[in-house]
Amino acid sequence: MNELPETLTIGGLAKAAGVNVETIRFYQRKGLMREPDRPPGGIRRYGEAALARVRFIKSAQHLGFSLDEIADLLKLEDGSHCTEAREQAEHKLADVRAKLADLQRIEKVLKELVQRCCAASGEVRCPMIQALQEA
Amino acid sequence: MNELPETLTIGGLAKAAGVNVETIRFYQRKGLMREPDRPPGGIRRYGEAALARVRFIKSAQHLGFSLDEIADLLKLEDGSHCTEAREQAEHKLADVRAKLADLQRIEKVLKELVQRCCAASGEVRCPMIQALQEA
DNA sequence: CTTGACTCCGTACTTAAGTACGGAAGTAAG
DNA sequence: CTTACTTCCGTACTTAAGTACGGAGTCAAG
Repeated sequence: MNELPETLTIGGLAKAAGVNVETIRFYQRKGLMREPDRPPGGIRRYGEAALARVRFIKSAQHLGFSLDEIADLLKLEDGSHCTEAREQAEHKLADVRAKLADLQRIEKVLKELVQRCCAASGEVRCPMIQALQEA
Repeated sequence: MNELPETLTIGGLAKAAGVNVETIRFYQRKGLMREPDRPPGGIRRYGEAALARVRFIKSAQHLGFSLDEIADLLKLEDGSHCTEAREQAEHKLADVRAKLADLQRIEKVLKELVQRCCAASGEVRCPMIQALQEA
């Protein structure tokens, strides 16, 4: 089944994923990625799976998950305890919904501030700064 | 005009603002707040203005501004650079909207995963990671 | 007028998420 | 084979936003 080329060096992997080589090594140290075995006296090779993992880490991070949280997500990977996995996923879903609510509130405040700012040109004090002081 | 009691000690200010004393001192070192002159051989007193400033910093932080960005905002305090302040807010608003879109996407994915996980008990692999990688 | 809490001040430690450095060893091109 | 990259590995540095510590000085109560 697993038709894995394992063709990339760490540098190639880093370039493909758009990160620094040191970042890959950092993730390995953190346990977020395995280091493939190295052919004795040779250099490690990485395949699609490793690339997918870096990309996964980066996109989850972009969504505001910390590396520790991402490590939790990745622990679900084996699928051996589906109930546990589902519970973790539900927990993350709650996190995401809380973050969504926060962001929606922030969006509303910022939108109103920008509008008020636009309307108030000419006044002595910037309403944005004033509003933030009351917020 | 400025009827300022200047009654709080740094500890009182910190308590009123809900932050640590060290945080106030840290903001002072960062140039985000002035240190009031101290009556020779005495201790400093803080008034409403200082409290308002700490609150401003904290709420701007909650809106996703970094302390450096907040320092920039505070430089605009006189209101003569309202346009600049508005532009900063607009930029943040764009940031927030991008994050919102991302989070909505992942909320959908996670919700579906939880449902699928419920339905898939017995399967070897948890569909979680793979689906997130495609997200 | 002493005790305990608080202030002042500098320095140093913390966490997260990397980045940079330096030497040794592997590898690819000419 | 030599030269020029890379990899590998450990250690150390960086930034943001604080927190903690320790020794003075100060202030209010008993």
